[in-house]
Amino acid sequence: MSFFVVDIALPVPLLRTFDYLPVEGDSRENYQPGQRVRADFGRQLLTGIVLGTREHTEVPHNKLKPLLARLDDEPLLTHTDLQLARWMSDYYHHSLGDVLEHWVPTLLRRGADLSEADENGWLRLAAADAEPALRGTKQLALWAQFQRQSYIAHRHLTAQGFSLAQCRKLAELGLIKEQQRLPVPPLPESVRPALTLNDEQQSAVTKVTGVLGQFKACLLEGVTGSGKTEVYLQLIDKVIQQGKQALLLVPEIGLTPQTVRRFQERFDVPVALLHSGLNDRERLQGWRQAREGHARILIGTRSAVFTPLPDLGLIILDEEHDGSFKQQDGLRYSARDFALVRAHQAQVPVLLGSATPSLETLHNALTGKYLHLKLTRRAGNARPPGMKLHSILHQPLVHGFAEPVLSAMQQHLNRGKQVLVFLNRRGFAPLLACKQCGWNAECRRCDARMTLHQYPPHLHCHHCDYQQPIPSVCPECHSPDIEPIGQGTERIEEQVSALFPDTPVKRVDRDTVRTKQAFDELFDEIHTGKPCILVGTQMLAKGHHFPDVTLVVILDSDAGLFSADFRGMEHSAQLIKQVAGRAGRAESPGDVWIQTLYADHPQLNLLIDDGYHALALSILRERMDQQLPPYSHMAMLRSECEDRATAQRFLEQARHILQHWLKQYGQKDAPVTLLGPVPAIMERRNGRYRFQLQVFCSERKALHQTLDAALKQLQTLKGFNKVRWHIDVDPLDTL
DNA sequence: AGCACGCCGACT
DNA sequence: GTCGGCGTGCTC
Repeated sequence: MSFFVVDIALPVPLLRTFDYLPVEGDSRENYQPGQRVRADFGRQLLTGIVLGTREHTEVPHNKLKPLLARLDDEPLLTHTDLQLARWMSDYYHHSLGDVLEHWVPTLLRRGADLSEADENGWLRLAAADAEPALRGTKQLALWAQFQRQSYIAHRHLTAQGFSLAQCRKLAELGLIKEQQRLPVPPLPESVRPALTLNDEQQSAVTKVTGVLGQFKACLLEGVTGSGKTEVYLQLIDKVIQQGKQALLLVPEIGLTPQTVRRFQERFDVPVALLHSGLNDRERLQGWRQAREGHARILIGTRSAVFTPLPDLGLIILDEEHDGSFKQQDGLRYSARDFALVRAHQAQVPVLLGSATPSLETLHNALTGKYLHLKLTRRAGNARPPGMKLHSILHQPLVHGFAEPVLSAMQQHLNRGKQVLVFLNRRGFAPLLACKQCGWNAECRRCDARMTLHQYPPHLHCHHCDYQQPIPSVCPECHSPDIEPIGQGTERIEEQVSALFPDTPVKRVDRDTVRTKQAFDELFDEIHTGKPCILVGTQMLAKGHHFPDVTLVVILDSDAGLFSADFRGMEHSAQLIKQVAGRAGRAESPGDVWIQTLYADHPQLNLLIDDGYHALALSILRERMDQQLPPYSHMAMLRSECEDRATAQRFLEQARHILQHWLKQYGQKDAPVTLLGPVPAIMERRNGRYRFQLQVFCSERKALHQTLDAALKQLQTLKGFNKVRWHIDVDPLDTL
């Protein structure tokens, strides 16, 4: 037998792969790229993915170990999966083995068999119209179930009160037999008809339909309420009719039961879901349903973008501007950007939808790189909500509200409507301060103030989760004169309750709706339409519509106007638009009042008067002047360490390495510029000092070459074992 | 990332 | 004399 080694990727943060000898007795034909193998690695046992076999290896033969086992006969991952994983590994400068972890559900990573997604059930053997001589009424009822369905999962039967004994009885008579099978999502009882499209929607559907079967990126820029979802539904319908699968990616909190129901009730095909609420087994089931083609539609959050789909025909990414599409730790990938790569690979269109597209996407649409589809009208030709800025400069405030705002709230309540108060700050007050000496409660681990919470009473740092009791006197000067400054949702809830004693007030933030159930119950209550005041954080801003809300009050939009982050204004505008879009229904659009100290702020006025698109163009001009993304590409090196000097020194070394490399190999036509190292805006967090070094370049290729070279050297640096660091390609925030 | 090896300080 | 601190190096 001829000598060969198996090249495998292992889930370790090393930027290389490893050669192993085959399992004893295996021939070269036994190994195919994409199989899982068990490997003895150092002193640990790991599951790796086969990349290929070779006759030669650089590794000294005495170092080679044999693989312990092959876990798959047939490859788990396709050539395409491996290609895409390679792209991701290169692009994000992350180990291929770690990247591949994202392709394989947890259970399979631990070496489980695909069949662990199967569930016990019963398969009908006799003809559906057979009339067996059954005595028990229960047995007859059970048979009636099988007359309607040829396969039923055992847990469905027990849920309906049938027993194992009854099933066995039918099996004895040869009517059914026990069978394990991958559960397939149930079909709807009836299918809802499509809605009639207006000309803009129709044009969007027609244009995307026209590019099915080829790669094309499309931006669907549609104002809130313009019917983006109906466009998605009709496109998915076309894709299904062509025998293809559709992938719908939604933000983390966008996967509401209402959304899912809307998709499930529309199609006569199985729909699979993949989101964070599932356990490992359910994830494996969804993954297999998609991979084996049983599910024709897959709806999921960020990580669903990796799911193998053999008949992929279209990718839709809803709310494409949403930050939750970017992973913020480990492999810092963007599901949106990867969706484009995937669509290109599969030669299918990708549709990015948003009322407030990110400037990167908008730029691509404006330059003609993406197909730009617009929905400018709300359904039923309803007017958009009327937005107005209300200056609170030198104005008396009642519990944080301007008088005219309060009377507007009263008017809407009098009309039997609901009011939404938006404040992106949890807790009772963002600050607890001493009136005598000026002390205020700071987190001992972060450069941040502790937020005062009253329910239950404690001080809480939102950056590191540190909690402590509320002092009764000032720890500095022992004065009892300490008081909360500013307002959070808890306090607003309390004050609004006092101002409107006859109206129920509901607070919606992470502290009140901890579970999904609590969330659903609250929303059911709100949807009864009874007058009430909703006080909430951005949890209120996403996904849900509140048809009976006719007034939205935005209390603290100012925070985002002067952010240190270059995307601060963009994100602020997106949030304001999202919150505003919650209000009203077609026939009765809402009012949106924005309280601000900066009623003259030019960009805020641009947003209010001319809309998001106009503001976006203005911000894009600034970005061009400053050569910021999307006019340049960016990567960020971050370091953190308990010792401030060490964290800083690490990035200074990194800068030296980069500069040295650039001097030697840098290209004049694609200059790479470095900014930093500088301390992060919140310099100390969770007890660690944080620094960052930004790397810019107009050419993606040059940027990646530079990072690659630097990374290799950075890994060999000594004396930084306590420093945690990473590279973030296309970082979302620079704070 | 793990995990072990190895070389210096405070204990029975 | 050893237990254990964590800095360094290696993993096919």
